[in-house]
This record gives sequence, C-alpha cells and structure tokens, in this order.
Amino acid sequence: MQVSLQALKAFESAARRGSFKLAAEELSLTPTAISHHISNLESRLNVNLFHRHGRRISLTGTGNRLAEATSDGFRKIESALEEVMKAGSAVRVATTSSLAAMVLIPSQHEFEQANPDISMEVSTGESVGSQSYLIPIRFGDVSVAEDSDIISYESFNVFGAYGVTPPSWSNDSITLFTTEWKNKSLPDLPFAAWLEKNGLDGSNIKLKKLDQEFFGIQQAMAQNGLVFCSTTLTKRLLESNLLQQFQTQPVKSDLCYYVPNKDSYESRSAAKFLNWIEDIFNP
Amino acid sequence: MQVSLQALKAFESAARRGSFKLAAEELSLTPTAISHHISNLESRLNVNLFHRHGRRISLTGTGNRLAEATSDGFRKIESALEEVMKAGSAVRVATTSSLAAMVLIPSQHEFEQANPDISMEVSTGESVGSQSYLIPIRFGDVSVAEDSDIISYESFNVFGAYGVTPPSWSNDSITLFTTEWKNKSLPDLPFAAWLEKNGLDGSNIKLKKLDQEFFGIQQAMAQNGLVFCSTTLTKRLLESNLLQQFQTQPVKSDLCYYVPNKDSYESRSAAKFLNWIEDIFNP
DNA sequence: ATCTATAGATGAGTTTAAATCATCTATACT
DNA sequence: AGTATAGATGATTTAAACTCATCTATAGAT
Repeated sequence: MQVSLQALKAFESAARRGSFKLAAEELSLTPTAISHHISNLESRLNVNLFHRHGRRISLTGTGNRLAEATSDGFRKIESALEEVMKAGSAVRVATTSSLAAMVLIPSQHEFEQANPDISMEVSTGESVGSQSYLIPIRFGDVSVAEDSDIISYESFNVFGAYGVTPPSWSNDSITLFTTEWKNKSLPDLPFAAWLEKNGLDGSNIKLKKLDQEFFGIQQAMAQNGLVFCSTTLTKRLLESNLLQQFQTQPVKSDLCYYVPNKDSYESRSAAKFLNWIEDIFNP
Repeated sequence: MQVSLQALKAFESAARRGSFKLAAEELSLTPTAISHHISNLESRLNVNLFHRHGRRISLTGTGNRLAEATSDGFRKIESALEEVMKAGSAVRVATTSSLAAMVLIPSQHEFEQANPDISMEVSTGESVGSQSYLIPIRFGDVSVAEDSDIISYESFNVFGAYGVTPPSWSNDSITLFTTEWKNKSLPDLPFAAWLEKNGLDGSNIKLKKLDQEFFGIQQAMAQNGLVFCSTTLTKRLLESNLLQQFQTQPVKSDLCYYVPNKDSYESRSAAKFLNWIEDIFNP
C-alpha cells in the first residue's frame, strides 16, 4: 500500500476528535506528528481531508467518507485485538466444586506468583456459559474422554485427619466418609476394589455418603474422621500435614479429570496453565 | 496501542495467503520481515497465531478469529482508500453536448498535459447517475444558480466560418443558425437584444433553429454560413481561425454555466480542474 | 482595536522501529 | 539420501516516524 497505516490511524483519530491536538494526546504523539501524517496522507491521495480555518479544522466531504470507513475498520480490528489480549493475559478455568476448592483455588496464588503476567480465575457451577477462552476441567468416565485430553487418572484411598490414630481395620467399627455422585452416569467410587486390594473385605465399615468429595474431606478433618476419596484432591492437604494416609494402598478408578479439546488452546497463558496443572496432577 | 498496525497487516496477509512467503510478496517485503512481525505480535499478545509444522504453517483458532476481524477491517479501510484515490487521480465531468464537444473534449488533452497525474473524463447525456466524485457543469438561468457556483456568464454574438465575406446586414437576406432549447424552462437566446445593440433591428434575417448550439456552429462552418451563439463555445474556434467574428458587439444573456455546490469539491484534482476551466472561461 | 494564548504548519534534525542480510533448521519432494 | 524450499533467529543497516524550534493565523480577552 502506498499510504501508511499509522498515517491513517492519525487521520482517524483526528477526524473522530476533531482536533490534531486531541488526536496527538490519544495516540501519545505530538500535534506535529499528526500534522505531518495528515499532510502526507493528503498529498499521497491528492485530496484534502480537512478544511483549515486558521487554527480550527473540519472534515471535508471526502475526509468524512474516509473517516467513517477507517473508524469502522480500526474499531473492528481493535475490538478483536482486545479479545485476543484478554485471552493472553488471563486464564479462566471452570471445574467441579471439589477440584476448585481443594486444588485450584488453594494454588491459584502460587500460579500467579509463578506467572505474574497471567491472571487466573476459577469458577464452578452450571451457569458457566460457553464463554470464549474458558478452560473447563471436567470430571468423568475415562471412556468418555479423549486420551489426549486427560490430565489425571484418579486413584482413591482412605485418609484421616492429621494426628488421628490409625484405625485398626479388623477390630473397630469404622465410619468412613465417601461420595455418591448426584449424577448417576458417573462411575461409582472403587470402594470394593479398594477393600479387596487391601485385604479388608470383611471389615466392619460404616459408610457416610455425601455428594461432593470435598464435603467428606472437610467432615473427616473436622471430626478427626476418615474419608475415602481421590488422591488428587488430598495431595495438597497431605503435604501440608492437614491430612494423613495410612498403610493402605490406593486403587485406580474409571474416573479422570480431562479438558475437552485440550490441544485446541493456543493462548500461551492457557498452555502454561495446562502444563502447570498437569505437573500438579502428575508430578 | 501496543501492537503495530504493520504487524497486524503482515499477519492479515499471511493468514489470508496461508504463507509468510506469499504475504511477503504481497507486501513487497522479505519473508523475514513477516516472520519478525508475526512473532513480535504473538509475544505481545501472548498467543500463538500460527501452528508451525516445520516449513508449513496453519492458523490457530485464535489466529483465525483475529484474521477474520483484521481482514474485514483492512478490507473496509482499503476500499475506502481506493475510492478516495480514484477521486484524487481523476476528474469526471458531466455537461451539455455543446460544452463537451466544443470546449471540454477539445482541451482535454491540454489539461492532461498540464496535469500529468490527473486523468480527465468527459461525459454527456441524461444517464449520468449521481456517481461519487462526478463534477456536473450545468447550463441554465443565472437566477437558479448560486452566485458562487457560476463559472461563466454567457454572452452571445454572430460568428461565421473563417474566410466568409462579412455580411452586409442592411442589404442582403441573411440566414442565421441559432438555437431553440428543447427545455422550455431555459431563457431564450438574447437575439432581440443583440439586434438592438447592433442597430440591426430592421434587417432581413432568416433564422434556422436547431436544438443544440454546437449543431448551429457546425452547420455554419460546413456551409460557410453564420451562427448566433455563445462566445464561450466559439472562443477556441476563433483562436484557431476556424471561425471569425465581425464588427458586431456581443450581448449578455440570462444564461450561465455553473457547477452546483462548486465549493464542496475538495479533491485536489477537482480543484485544479475547476480553476483551469474558470481560467478558460474568464481569461 | 490591540494583546495574548492556542492550534496548526513547516523544515531540519534525531530516534526508533522496521527491514534486510547472513546463517541455521526442518521438511517436502525428488 | 540429496536438494530445494519455508521459516526462525540474531546482527546490522535503513528509512520512516517523531520531536524540536520556529513561524503563522485566529479566537478570545482586555
């Protein structure tokens, strides 16, 4: 093109503001720069774009037509840019209450410390519209998720509040918090498999079922009790000695966390977030 | 703005052509420049815009969205620019058959010689839609035209083919070509006033009426006859000795040539043309 | 009316952004 | 496997963009 885009931007701004001085302020330039741009534009186009009444200016008819087009055009470009920049400077993550409460929100600050240029936002609940640039972390059956989308295969085990005496499985009557999904299409927790793997089939265990894993965890912590739940959710609490685990072995399940179309996120902040969350899940 | 428009243009082109090399050709740059622009853009936006498969590229989802907006935006701006440039590089003039045939078309070449960067186009006829940037030169009653729009007040006189013997008004029976407008709202030619001014009231003059002035002029030239017509139309022919005038005095009329809203033409080519045509009419 | 302050124009000089060149890597096609 | 092509990267050069100093014209105030 034979006319510079910057000159057009200067013109657009001057036309919109009706003054070279104001355009200069808007673009962080000197009025001289605007004047040069516009006279350059006028001589390249062989058209007067502004009438000069001494120290006052007004658009010519041609100037007016050009101004409309340039304003529309730049506005379009700028609003798209803003969208994209938003995507680059923030990650919005939507996930289950349990993952949000037990993992994401507690480590949100840590992520932002490690990535000062990215702000992280966590949301839960159904109301999560399909906003652009939202990263959903879903919890579900491994068979419904694409292999490449899975960020964590869930294992389960029994945990207790820190300091609680290890239960003697064979003798005592034990109360264990566990989860029964509201959503019936989700696979059940592998409690039977866990009993078998740990040779505790005949134990005298009473289950208290809640519909969110983190409710059970919180109950166990509050009442010095025990909870059968995902190892992913408890990792942080184990590390900070708010929970403990015993001699029992974890069992795999058919449950996993996954991000639908994980590879379709090309914003660098999304990529950083996904790497970071996978690192947390699979250290 | 924190991203350069040139980088966006480079991106737009690369996105549209699907190749840095092709974009470089389109923008008359090196592929290196495109590459720099795009990686600069990507790091400023914190978003990958292209997938790199070795030496092949493809848009990311974000890239695609941005490309749509930038393409639309730049297209809008560029098409307006083209319009304006057309206005700057050409003048389109619409006028009466007589003015076109006797004045504008004969001096078209001269104008283009004097203004090599401007191409001039002359059109006549009713079909002239209200195209943008068309300059109409109308012929009409001085009372319907704005004073400032008038480029020529018409005077009338009798002219003859060059070399024809001057008529002896008192003795001979003389045939005179003249004009009777098809359009009845136009004032008649000031023939009676001319007779009076030149003291020829009683002369033996036979009028042959045609509906375009230049028909009369051509007839007079072809038949070594006489024509009563506008001095504007004949000036060129007088100068080139194809017509001559006699001892008679010209008379003013109520007719004029004018350009509606003459001052609204701000393209420099239009301004040059208008100056030039006024110079021709009023030397 | 005259004076002052302000907006813009103009030309020369400076700065920074943008383009190129040279070099390197990866891949598609013989 | 070998060659040619597209793109990446870093250093260097170039040209466009911006500013500064100066000047003009006008709007508003005294």
